[in-house]
Amino acid sequence: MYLSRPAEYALRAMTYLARQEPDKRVLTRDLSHAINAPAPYLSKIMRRLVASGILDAKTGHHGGFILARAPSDVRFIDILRAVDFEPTADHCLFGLGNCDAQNPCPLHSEWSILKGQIEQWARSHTLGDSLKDERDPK
Amino acid sequence: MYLSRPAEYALRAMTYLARQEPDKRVLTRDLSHAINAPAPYLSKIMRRLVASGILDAKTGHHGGFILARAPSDVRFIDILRAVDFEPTADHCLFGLGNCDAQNPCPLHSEWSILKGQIEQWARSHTLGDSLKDERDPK
DNA sequence: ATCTTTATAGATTGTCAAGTCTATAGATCA
DNA sequence: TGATCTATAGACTTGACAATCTATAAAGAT
Repeated sequence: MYLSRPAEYALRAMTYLARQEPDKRVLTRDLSHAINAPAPYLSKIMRRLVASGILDAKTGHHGGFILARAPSDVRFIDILRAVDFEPTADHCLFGLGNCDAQNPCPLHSEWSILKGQIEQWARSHTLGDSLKDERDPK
Repeated sequence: MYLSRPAEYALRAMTYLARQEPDKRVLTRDLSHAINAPAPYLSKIMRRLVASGILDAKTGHHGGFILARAPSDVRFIDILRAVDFEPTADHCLFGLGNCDAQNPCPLHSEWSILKGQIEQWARSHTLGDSLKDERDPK
C-alpha cells in the first residue's frame, strides 16, 4: 500500500512550493535538489500539474514554477488526480471486471470502506494544512 | 495508491480459501484459476503465508492449502504483513531519512493521519467479514 | 518399494514504470 | 536581433518487480 513515485514527487513538490514567499518562482533544478527527485523526471510530473491548472509555469529569465492558487485552496486530491491516482476508480481487488455494488466480489465491501477513507482524506486536506508542520526540508 | 501484486493476490487467495467447506484443501492450480493469478508466482506467495503461520500446506495426494485458523481470526493485517506490506513502517513522504514525530517533515502529520486509518482498517477487518459479500468468484 | 501427486526452492527471463537524453519552443535581457 | 535562460516534448534506456522455468522434496496410493 503506497503512492506511486509520480504521486509522491508531486506531493513533495507542491508542498515545497506552498512554503515559498508569495510571488517567488522556483526552478526545476532547485526543486529537484530540495525534494530529492531527479530533475528530468520531475519535470514531466510538473507538466501534468500545470496541465491540471493547479500550477503555473513560466519559461525564460525569472521563469519557474509557482502555485496557481492559494495553498489552502489546493486539496491533496487535486494533486493526486493530476498525476495518476484516482481514488474513486473502482479497481476490483478480486480482479473481476464487473465488480460493483450490485455485483460485489468477496472483498468488495471491505475494500470500499478503506477506499472511502482514503478519498475522504485526500478531499479534506490541503497544502494549507501542511504549512503547520514546521520543518524546512533541505 | 495501491496494493502490490503479492499483497493483492494474497488477499484474494486467502479470501477464496475462507469460503471453502471446512477441511477442504485447495490446490495451487485450482486457486490460480479461481483468483486469476499465475500459478508459479502464486505459489511463491503462498509459501510466505505458510511461513507466517496463517496458512497450512500439505504435499502429496490430497494435499493443498487450507487456512490454519478460523476466518474471523485472520486479520487483513496478518495477510499483508506476511507478504510485504507494513502499515506501521514510517516511510517519510518527503524522502527524508530522519523524519519522525520529533522532527517532522512538512507532510508528516497529514500523512500520519492517513497511515493510521489504513492501519486501523487492516487491524479491524478479518476474512470473516469478507464472507458477508455473497458473490462466488469464478 | 515404487509411482504419482503436490508443494518448495531458487535461477532465469520478461515487462513496465522509473529515469535519462536530445531536441524544440517560449520568454526575457542586452 | 541575437544570446541566454528555462520549460516542454517525446524518444530512448534502465532497473526493479512480476512471472516463468527447471529442478527437488515430501507424502500418500498401489
